[in-house]
Amino acid sequence: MIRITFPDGSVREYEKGVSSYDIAMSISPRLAAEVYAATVNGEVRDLSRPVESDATLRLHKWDDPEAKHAFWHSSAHLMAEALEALYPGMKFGIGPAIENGFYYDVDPGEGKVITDSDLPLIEAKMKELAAQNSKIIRSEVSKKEAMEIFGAKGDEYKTELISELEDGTITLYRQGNFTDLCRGPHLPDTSPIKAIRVLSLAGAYWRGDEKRRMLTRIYGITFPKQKQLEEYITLLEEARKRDHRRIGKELELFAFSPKVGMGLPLWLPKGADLKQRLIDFMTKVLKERGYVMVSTPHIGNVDLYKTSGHYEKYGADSFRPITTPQEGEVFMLKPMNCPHHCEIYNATPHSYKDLPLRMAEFGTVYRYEQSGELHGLTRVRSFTQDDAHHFCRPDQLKEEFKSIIDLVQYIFKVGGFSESTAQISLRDPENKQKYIGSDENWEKAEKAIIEAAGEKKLVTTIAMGEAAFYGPKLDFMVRDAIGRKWQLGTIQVDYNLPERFELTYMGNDNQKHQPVMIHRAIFGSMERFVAVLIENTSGKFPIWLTPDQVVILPISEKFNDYAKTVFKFLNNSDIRTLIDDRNEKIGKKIRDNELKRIPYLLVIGEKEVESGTVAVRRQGEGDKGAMKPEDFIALVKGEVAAEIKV
RNA sequence: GCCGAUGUAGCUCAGGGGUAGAGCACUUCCUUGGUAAGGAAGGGGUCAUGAGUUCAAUUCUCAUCAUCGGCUCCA
Repeated sequence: MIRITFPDGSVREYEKGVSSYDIAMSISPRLAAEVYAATVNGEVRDLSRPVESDATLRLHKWDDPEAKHAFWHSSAHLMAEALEALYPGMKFGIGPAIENGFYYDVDPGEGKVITDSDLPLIEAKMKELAAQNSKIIRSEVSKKEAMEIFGAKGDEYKTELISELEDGTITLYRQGNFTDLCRGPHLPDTSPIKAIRVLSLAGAYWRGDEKRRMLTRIYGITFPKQKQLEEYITLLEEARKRDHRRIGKELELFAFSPKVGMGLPLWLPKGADLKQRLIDFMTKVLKERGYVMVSTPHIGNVDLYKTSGHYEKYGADSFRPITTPQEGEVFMLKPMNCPHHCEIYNATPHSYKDLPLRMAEFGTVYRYEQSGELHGLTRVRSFTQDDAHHFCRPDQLKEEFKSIIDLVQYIFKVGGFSESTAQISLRDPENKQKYIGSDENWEKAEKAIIEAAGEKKLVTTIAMGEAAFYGPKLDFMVRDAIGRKWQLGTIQVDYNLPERFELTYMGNDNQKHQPVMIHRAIFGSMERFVAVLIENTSGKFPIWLTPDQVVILPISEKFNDYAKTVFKFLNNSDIRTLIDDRNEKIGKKIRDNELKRIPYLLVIGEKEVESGTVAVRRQGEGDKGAMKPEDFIALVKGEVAAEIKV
């Protein structure tokens, strides 16, 4: 007998070799039906795997990530089984569970393609196979056996993976006629997979290496219940409605033109107004916090970027150099503001008493992003950073860094980004040639970030190899409507540019010293911030940003959805009166039968301002017909609170 | 840049070898104080661009441009 300890501390005895599934059954059959994986002694395992000794046990129901992971991983295998049945000779790469669902990377073979029209076929086959309730069977094999099995199939992707595994650690999972190399864990059988949707196709490089073959990645998602699938699909559709590209068009905030060029956003009047409000707000906050504003040109001599190291690193992938009538004179469209700011620093002498110097600029930069990477306002080729550089003494570094964390948190709170995540991006220790600067400087910089984040009690993840080439950074990420993560705020510690630009200050010892530089952006870029702001608010911007935004939601359920989609972002001058019963002048001009009364709720930002009834003109002199959105816009009396106190 | 898809009226989209349709929006008129009002009439598209096949192409082929979903990249 063995002793099993449950999360609540209770202990039960079972026969040696009992499976987690049987244990669940012993508690209740209903529990067993809802459990998809188990954590045994801290290791997530198949439910069907025997437990051989005393152990702690947690059973995972659907709401646990471990359960979803096993469920979707098994679903990926199911999809592979369907693919193998439908397209004999198909080769398989990897097929993991992901945050929402799963995918499988496959190679359909030379000259063959999978297209969108195949997706329903795959889905149907998966349903057919799932209904067979095949057992999913785990087996341990030697490296040699594994190589023989997949070698015989000619599956070079699997054999490549196996060749890198250690003998004795290789496991296979089989269901029906399909066997896959896999670590698990999996469901005991395919029967719980009831609701299936094959979502989309994409290309993906084998092992993420753009020099290697591109495989076809097939995405799917599954659920135990059909209703859950329907809810998920609805959620996706709702999210798509919040897409900033869609709302930006509806609200006439920004546009793109092929004639101007891809990735070069055009700010329409209302969008430019919104952007300017953000800049004004940020400028005010920065001045309160001791920043000075500077301004620099959109181009710089190529030597500037050679000094900074950017030219060597990115020169080949940038917009081409600008030449002049002067032989040998070359400029670059500025891809970042830092080198310019360094030269501003160098323009005047500095005393230790003057530091820290906080230098800020809303600087527009140009980067030649790969065409396929462009995405609405979140990834563009021309964007305006709310950039700043702190030049400080080494002893001030940590406090400066912490003060910027405060600023980021303040702005995100005001902007309503409650769900941002923080990531510390460090140098890849295996790949040091990607970075400039001495080990000593890197160690100091990384230590400063980790400590500052720790002292601010920031919850962070650490990403190795994600650092900028000149220094480590702390990034603040926010998700967009469809769950993609975007970096907004970033704080970077840099010992290298001060060295390269020979920045100095006079210390109290009357000797020259080198300052430390902190690069930082809070919004990240105006473009990306506006994009994420739109998606977070569905275009209903916070009051402090849009004191003029007026939304009237007539109190009628049927009308509500419509009204929500037509709210407008308006300037005061644009606010057209309605024919308010308070407005006798206009009222007199209109015949009684041209008026209609509608109950309404006036909403400004998130705040209900007033409700009542309003008479609207349906048609008549100068009117453009019935029920234009503007007809529902009432005049707001007086100023609306211009700022939220946080 | 790579893989796949898409590109038809302001918007959402249908169609299909013989030079185009719907809903919403827009214009005009009529009707109507009941919750995105109803009715009638009307304006608007060289069907992304270029070339090829054909008696004939918006519809087929190819190329280009742009967009979308991913991959790679992201100072």
